[in-house]
Amino acid sequence: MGPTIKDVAKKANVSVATVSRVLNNQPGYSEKTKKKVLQVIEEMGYQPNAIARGLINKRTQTIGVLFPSVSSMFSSGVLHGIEHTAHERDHSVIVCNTDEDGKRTMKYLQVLREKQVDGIIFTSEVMKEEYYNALTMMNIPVVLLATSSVRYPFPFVKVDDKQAAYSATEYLIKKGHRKIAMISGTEEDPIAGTPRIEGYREALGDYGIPFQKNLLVFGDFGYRSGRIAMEKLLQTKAEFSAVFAASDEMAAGAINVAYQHGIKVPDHLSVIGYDNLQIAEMSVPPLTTVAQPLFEMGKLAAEMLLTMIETGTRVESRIMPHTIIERQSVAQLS
Amino acid sequence: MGPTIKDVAKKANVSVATVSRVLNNQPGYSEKTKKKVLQVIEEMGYQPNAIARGLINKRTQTIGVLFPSVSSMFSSGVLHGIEHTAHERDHSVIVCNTDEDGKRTMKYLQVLREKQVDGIIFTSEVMKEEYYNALTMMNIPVVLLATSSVRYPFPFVKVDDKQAAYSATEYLIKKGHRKIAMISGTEEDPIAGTPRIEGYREALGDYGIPFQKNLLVFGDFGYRSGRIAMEKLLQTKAEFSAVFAASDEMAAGAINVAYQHGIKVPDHLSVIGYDNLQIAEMSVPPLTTVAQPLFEMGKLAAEMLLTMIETGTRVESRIMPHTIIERQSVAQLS
DNA sequence: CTGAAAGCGCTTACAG
DNA sequence: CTGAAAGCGCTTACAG
Repeated sequence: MGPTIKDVAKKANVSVATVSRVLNNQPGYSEKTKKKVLQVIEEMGYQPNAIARGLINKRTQTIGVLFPSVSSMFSSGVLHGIEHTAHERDHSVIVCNTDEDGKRTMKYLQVLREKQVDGIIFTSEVMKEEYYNALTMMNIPVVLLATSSVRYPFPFVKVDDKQAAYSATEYLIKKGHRKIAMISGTEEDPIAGTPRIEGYREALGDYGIPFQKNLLVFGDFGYRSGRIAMEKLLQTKAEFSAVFAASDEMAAGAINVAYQHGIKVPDHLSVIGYDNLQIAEMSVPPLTTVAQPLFEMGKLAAEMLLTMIETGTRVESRIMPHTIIERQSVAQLS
Repeated sequence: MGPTIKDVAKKANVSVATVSRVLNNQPGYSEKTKKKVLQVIEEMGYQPNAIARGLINKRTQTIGVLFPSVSSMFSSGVLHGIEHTAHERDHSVIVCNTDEDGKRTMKYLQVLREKQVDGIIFTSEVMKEEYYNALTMMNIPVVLLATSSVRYPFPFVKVDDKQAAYSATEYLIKKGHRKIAMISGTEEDPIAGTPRIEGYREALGDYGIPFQKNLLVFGDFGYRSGRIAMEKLLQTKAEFSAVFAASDEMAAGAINVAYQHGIKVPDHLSVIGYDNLQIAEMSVPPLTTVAQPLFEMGKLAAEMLLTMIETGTRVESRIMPHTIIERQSVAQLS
């Protein structure tokens, strides 16, 4: 490999301690030796070995991030934010794709522990006891992103899912819709499932619209499931002028199926999504949706984590604001 | 932190050497001591410290991946593949977002060097001399992904861009189109720019269709630029029944603009894309496109890299097959 | 089959 | 202002 601190010490006629000091901007050397040392570092193209450094400092300057699926557009968005602030604050990020698989997740937790990461961001999935135990064993800061947990006291950053779903539904109502279907995500999901359904039902209730069981249909947040859910909705022959999909991908699936059935969006049917992924803008018609600020959420989660790492303090959870992005998939009903 | 090898050695009444041996499945101990050691490890919840291990083994079991933009759908796809095989073969991946910025890229190269990664995958961008120098200084395996370089001898994995563009254009021609516009990516891009234009022109030529300068328009591969390019095409008043976009995102932009102008795809205008991102399927209408096998490309690049790392040998570059995915955005002209 | 010791490349008291 | 030495948690000849 390249030259070590020893090599530069020798060449500069100083001790490794001195080289280390100038490297780390610590006091304890003359301007002259500093210059000399810097010069031979330059000459030899010396780069410190972060591994050796990590061993002694007990800090690796790297964090681990767990995603259910790195390749989802949702993950991309938050990863971008995380990477952004991690880099800004001199940390690297190791990505882990759990595939929503318990064993795989545990394996990653073990790897991250062995690799001595300084902290972990756990995204989108529900925190299981098994994970919690492994995480606390590691004794490093953890922040939850786009998920939360009442039982396990990790700080989190997320949107208020119920409130956001309420907003989406209310938006539709204020546009004059009263027959509003919902394509929900996974029914049992305590983060992105149940709360969004609650928000939907509560908005309906607040505006005196009776909840209709056959207008609520389930998917798994993915595109395909959105298609299937829409087909189901169509088959019930129930009337509805609008649908609220609990993810943009499912909204895209719904729009696609509508298109194939000759149902025009928004003329015959209004659709509002959830997330504001890149596809929302690219959709035909452009999709109105309730936006989660993914990039900012990633940034904030990383900031919180790094603050915990650097100060050793605990940090407050944060609810991020959601906003309705109006595009062209929702019609005003007269 | 947790217990060290010393702690388990003490508790098991053996030397650290012995513990190390059973940990690494090396010979040199009785079945009995092995059992004992394993038991103590279990009891204490001992996990080896990969950093200490890395320092001595000169292997960190981690690779670095550079992306112009981690959050692009293109990057997501390949990252997924990379992560998949890296994990399978016991390596972690550090992601780096270069923002297509030279300084930032150099900074990352330095970080990856300091962190002693075992190898690097460099994606999508053109290899500059500066990068090449830094990379060779590191003296570790490198593979190029979705890019290549004649001047710098790194193995690469990519699609044959010219041929793929030829196929897309030919597909349109065989569908009866003769007035075919192209929305190209960045004109000067030697990887995804020029070659795709050449493929387009060559196909035109081979089928006796004259190239029309005003039917070739430029974007930067992104969605917005696809919109602008489409507007430009429309303004020229030139006739065309089909457009070949050099990226799915630009194709999505084109379709969206067409929609806004009341031009129906594929009835009035056929569109073929390039990449086969997730949006291609979700598009309305679903987008016919020439597919790059992103996940497989990521997998293969990682496999090649790990092979180089593990065997110390050089590996052959690979051209991946492209395929036309027929969906519903191209009409057959009678 | 087993252990003592050196060493990986650093940082940090400690002593001068 | 500067250096010798110990130590971070491992692995690996070497010797027995």
